[in-house]
Amino acid sequence: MSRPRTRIQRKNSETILEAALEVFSAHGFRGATLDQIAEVAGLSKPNLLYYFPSKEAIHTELLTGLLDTWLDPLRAMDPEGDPLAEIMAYVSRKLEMSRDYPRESRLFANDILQGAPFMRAAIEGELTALVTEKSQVLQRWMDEGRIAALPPAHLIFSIWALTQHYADFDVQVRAVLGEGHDPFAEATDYLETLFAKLLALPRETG
Amino acid sequence: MSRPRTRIQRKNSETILEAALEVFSAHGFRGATLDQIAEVAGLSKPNLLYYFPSKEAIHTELLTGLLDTWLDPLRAMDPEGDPLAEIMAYVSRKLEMSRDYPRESRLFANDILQGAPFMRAAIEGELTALVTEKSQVLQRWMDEGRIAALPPAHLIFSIWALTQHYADFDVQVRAVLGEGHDPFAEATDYLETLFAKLLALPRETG
DNA sequence: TAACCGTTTGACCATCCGGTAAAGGCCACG
DNA sequence: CGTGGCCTTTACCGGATGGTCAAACGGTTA
Repeated sequence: MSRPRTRIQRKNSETILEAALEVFSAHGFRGATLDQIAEVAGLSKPNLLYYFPSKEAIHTELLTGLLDTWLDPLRAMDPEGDPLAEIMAYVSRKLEMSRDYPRESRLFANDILQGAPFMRAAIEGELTALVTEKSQVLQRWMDEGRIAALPPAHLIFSIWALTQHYADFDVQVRAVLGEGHDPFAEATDYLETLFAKLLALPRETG
Repeated sequence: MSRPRTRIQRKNSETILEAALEVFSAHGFRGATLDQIAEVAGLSKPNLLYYFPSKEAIHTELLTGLLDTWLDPLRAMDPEGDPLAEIMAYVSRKLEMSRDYPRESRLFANDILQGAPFMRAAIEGELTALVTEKSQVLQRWMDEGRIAALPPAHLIFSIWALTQHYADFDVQVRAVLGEGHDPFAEATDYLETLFAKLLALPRETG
C-alpha cells in the first residue's frame, strides 16, 4: 500500500493511518485493537486488512512515515546560522511539535519506553547518524567559543526531554498546574530562559 | 493480600510484585500477560490469582506501593536547608532513582503516557499536593533572592523530565551515545552544570 | 446494458488470555 | 503421626482479538 494507485486507495489509507495514530498513541501497540481503529476510521475491520496486511503493518507504516517529520526540526538546525539562535529555534520548533502533534510524540515514546521493539533499527541508524552529525556542529560552535561548552549529545537529550515532556506527560502537567494555565505558553518562556542561561558563555572571571 | 499473615504469603506476594514490575514496566498493563508474570515469578498462573484477585489488582498494588517511594526525593527537599544545595541534592537523588529503579520509572511513564488510567487519582491528589507544597518553598527561596526566579512548577517538571529521560529512553540514549559511555555518570555532570547555571542569581548589571 | 474489477462486508476461525473449579499436595500443629 | 487448613496445580471456560474467505456491491468501460 506504499504506492496507492486510485484516489479511493489513497484516501482510505490516509484515513486508516490517521485513526491508527489516534488509537496506537493512546493505548500502545498491544493495547490498541483493530476494531477500535476500524471504528475511528469509520471502516470495517476486514476493510482495514484489505488496505494493510496486518495490524503490525499499519503500525510500522505509521512509525516510518512519521519519523522523518519528527526529525525535521533537528535537521533544520543550520550549521552556518547563529549558534544561539539556531538552538533556540530548534527548542521552539520542538516544543511546537509537542503542542501540535502530541499523538506522534506519544507514539514514539510508547515504543522507546518498551525497549523500541519497532524503532530500534531507525534509532540505531537514522537517528544516531543525525545526532552524531549535529553534535559535531554543536561541538564546533563550542570550540569556537560561540556557546558554552557542554556535552553535545546530552544537550540534545535535554532538548528532547524538556520539550517532549509537555506532550507525553500532558495529563500530569495539567493536573499539577491546575486550571487557568497554558502549559505550552509557560513552557515556551521557561525553556527559553533555561537554554539562554545554559548556553550563555561564562563571564570572564575578574 | 494487603496484610499477609504467613511467611509464605509474604514471600510469594513479594515475588509476584517483583515479577509484575519486571513485566508491566517492559510491556505496559495491556501488553503484559499473567502467564509472563507467572513465568518470571516461577509460579503457576492460578497461583498468582490465589494471592491477588485479578491482574488489575496486582498492577494497582504495584503502583500504589511504589508511589510513595517515588515521591520521597521531592519530599526530602528541606525548606530549611540551603536552596541551591537542596535542589541539587534533589536532582541528584532523582537521577539515582532513574539509574537504580528504571523499571519503576517506566511503569509510571507507561501509565501517564496513556492518560493515567490508573494513576489519575494519585496524580490529582497526592502528587499535586506535594508539588504545590514544594512550589511554595521554591517560590519563597526565589522571593528571598537566594536562587533565580523561575516558575516553580516548571522547574520541578524540568527536573522530572531531565532525570527520568535517562531511565525511560535508556535504549535511545545508549544507541545515540554508542559504546564506551556511562550515560548516568555523564548525566550527573551535565545536569549539575545545567541546574547550577539555571538557578544562579543573575549578576548585577554593571 | 453487460461485464469486469476494485472495494466492501457478514460470517467465521484459531488463538490468546484472564479467570474459575476442584482435586491433590504439603506443612504446622496437636 | 494424623488431621485440618493453607497452598498448588491440572483442566477447563468464555470472551476478546487478529485474521480469513467468499459472496456481494458498485462504478467504469465497451
